[in-house]
Order: sequence, then C-alpha cells, then structure tokens
Amino acid sequence: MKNDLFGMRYSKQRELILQQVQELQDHPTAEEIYKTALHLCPSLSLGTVYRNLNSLVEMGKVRRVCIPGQPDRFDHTLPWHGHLYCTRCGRVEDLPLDGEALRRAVTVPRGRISDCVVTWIGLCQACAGELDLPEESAGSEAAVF
Amino acid sequence: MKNDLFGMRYSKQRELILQQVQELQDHPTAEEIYKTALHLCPSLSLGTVYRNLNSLVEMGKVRRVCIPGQPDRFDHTLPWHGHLYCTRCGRVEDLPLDGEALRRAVTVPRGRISDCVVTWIGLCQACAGELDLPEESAGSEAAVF
DNA sequence: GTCTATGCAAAGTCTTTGCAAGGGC
DNA sequence: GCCCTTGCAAAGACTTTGCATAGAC
Repeated sequence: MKNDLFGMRYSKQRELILQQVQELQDHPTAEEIYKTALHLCPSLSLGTVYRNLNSLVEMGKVRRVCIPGQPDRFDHTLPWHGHLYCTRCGRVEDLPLDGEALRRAVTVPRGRISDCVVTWIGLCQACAGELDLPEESAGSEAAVF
Repeated sequence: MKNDLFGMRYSKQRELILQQVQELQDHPTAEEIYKTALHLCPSLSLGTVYRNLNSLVEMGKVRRVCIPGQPDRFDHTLPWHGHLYCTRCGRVEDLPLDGEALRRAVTVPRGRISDCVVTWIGLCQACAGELDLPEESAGSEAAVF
C-alpha cells in the first residue's frame, strides 16, 4: 500500500501524471503528458489525464497556464513566477518574478486573492537573437507596455 | 463613404462589433457580443463576430482576456491594466495596475515584449463581502501569493 | 465489500474554415 | 469590376462526461 495522493485515493495513473508534469520542464499540454505517460502505462487514456490534471490543479499541486488560442499547459513550479510566451517559436518559458514588487503594483485586498497569473507575450531570447532585433524596439505595440 | 476601420475595409458588422466591445463594460464573450449586436443587425452571424474580434485583437484595438476553462472575453480598455476574475460570481473586473512597478517585477528586455497579461484570481469585493470574509484570510492557497 | 478511479467512446463547448453571394471602394 | 467581407453550415480542436469495469482500502 502506497501513501495516498494529497487525500485522494492512490492510483498508478495519478502518480504517473504528476510525475510527468514535474519532469517535463517545458509546460506540457495534456496531450503531451498523455503521449509521454503512455510509454509507461500503455492502458492510460486521455480522459484520465484530463481528470487528474484538473484534480491536481484544484489541490494546488499543479498550475494551469492558459495562452489564448492554445490548449492549456501545466506547470509544476510552485514557487511564484510568471511566464513568457514566445509568439515566434511557441515555447513557454518560466520567468522569475519579484512577488513583492508585483504586490505593490496592484491595490486589492490580498487576503481575497488565491492566485495570480502573469504572462508576458513577445519573443524569447533565442528568437529575438535570430531576428537580430535591436534591443529597444520590438514593434509598435511595445508602447502599450 | 465612411472612414475605413484601421486600414481594413469598412463594414457595418465590423463597426458594430467594435462598438459593442466598447459599450459592454463587463468583458463580454464573443457569444454575448453576438447576442447584443443581433438586435442591431439581425443578419449578423457568429462566425463574423469571431473573425472580426480576431482582426481587432490583431490590430491592437481590442484586448483578449483569457480565463482558464472559459470562453475568451474581450476588453476595449486600452490603457494598461490587469483583471480580477471572481471565482464566486464569475465576473471579470478591471484592476488598475501600476505599470512601472510591474515592469520592475520582471527582468526581461522589454523591447521584446509586446503585451502582458495579468490576471488575479479570487473574490471580488462584493462576493468577499457576502461571504463575510475576514480581511486577511481567504484560504490556505493565499500563501502562494 | 464499498467506493473511487479508470478506459472507452460519445457528447459538449468554443472557435475556425470553405464557399458562394453580397457590398465597399 | 475587383477583391474583401459576410452568412451559413460544416468541420475542427480541446475538454468533459456517462457508464460499466477494475482497483484501492
């Protein structure tokens, strides 16, 4: 008998899915998690992956990353951070974030906030380099920010 | 002949859709925009609403607000701000945001960033009030933030 | 033995797309 | 008149759900 999983009944699938989210560093989608996990548990079904990811998000063990027009991604890095979505290569990178500064940027009673999602949209370092972009101009929209 | 719409050919539908996003203050979904606009243009189709919203977002005239597990919402408030998604009533509220502080919270060359999405998830003031929540504890998850 | 989780497949929700017809310039 | 935009309906992508079976406790 193994330990239970955060108060939920143990299952091989659940353990496997959590493990995949933790090992796949690049914010995998449910589909990607499914494909990788399938090697280790050939009977696994995609519905189970979705069900478990939802539970794990609800328990706060996994974070959901939502990019417009894309399937949700999942992220195990619990310490507070933001994301950079690269519009060129489509990758999602972790972005360290100064939580204290962020808290100062908004004026809401924070006891009422359970989570915060910060996503920057632009170019990752690799893509910016390939485009040979001058450091201080990435297009007119930059003005918004 | 009317002015063209941001370089795109004029159409009654496009103008109407933009107008709806601007008038509906509460971050309407495509469906909601469609339903309201239908009164003013009974021949309008939902596909056209989606097509135009996508164009307007691309031109930077409208902002897309993405909440996990929900249809996308649209927002005309262009000056920089964040959103608060209330998990109780489902409403999305604008949240003024100190852009300068936010910029200091992250360390990415900002010339490469074209947009930034900040979404707080928790309770709006009205719901927090109804739940009679002590100001400084909204549940264990608050610790993450 | 009881009750939750799984696998499978079907259904659901939101969004995009192809095509012929209509409308702006 | 040309070409972009629309309406319509079908298809597509992603996710959830119902139900019978399998597995945890």
